[in-house]
Amino acid sequence: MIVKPDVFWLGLVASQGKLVRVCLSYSEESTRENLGIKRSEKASTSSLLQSLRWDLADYWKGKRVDFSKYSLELASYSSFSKKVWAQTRLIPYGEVRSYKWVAERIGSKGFQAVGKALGNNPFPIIVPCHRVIKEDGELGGFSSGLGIKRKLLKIEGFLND
DNA sequence: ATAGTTGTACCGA
DNA sequence: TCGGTACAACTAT
Repeated sequence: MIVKPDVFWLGLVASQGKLVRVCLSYSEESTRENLGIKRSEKASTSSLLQSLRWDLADYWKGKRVDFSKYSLELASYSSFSKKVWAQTRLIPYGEVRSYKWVAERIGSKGFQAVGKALGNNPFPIIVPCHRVIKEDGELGGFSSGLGIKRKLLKIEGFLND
C-alpha cells in the first residue's frame, strides 16, 4: 500500500500479520520501484496496514503514536541488526539517544556498526532510527535523506521549525 | 580478505 | 574550533 501523508511518499508492505517493509521516499516512482508495488495493485485490505495507515496519519498530525504494537518480520536479518532495532524501538517519542548509547545497551562497542544497521533499517518511523543521533548532538545520517530525519524530529517536537 | 559505514575520541595547530 | 586520523564492530563483496 502506498500513501502520501506529507511531501514524501510512504510505501507499506505486510504479510501474515507482520510488517515486512516500510519505505520513505520523495517520489512515488522510487517508492514503487523499491517495494515492487505496481500501479495497478489495489489498496490493501489487510487490517494491519489499515490500522498502520491511520496511526501514521495521526503521527503526522503531531499525535504521540506508539508503534510498538506492530510486529515486524525480522527472520531474514542478522541478530545484531535485530538487537539494534529492538533497542531503538525503546527510545521514547520525542527523545533522542546516541549511536554509542544504542551500542552500549546491546553490549557492543561497535557504535559505527549501529549506524550501519540503522542505515539498513527496513522499517523507518516504526523503528525510530531518526531518534538516534551523534554523541555531540549532530544529527548524523539518514538513509532516506537527512531532510526526512529533520522533519520527523520536528514532528516529535525535538527540533524547532 | 578487504572495503565501506547514519560514529567516537584524541591530537595538534 | 577545525581537520586529520586511529580505531571500533559489523556487513557486503
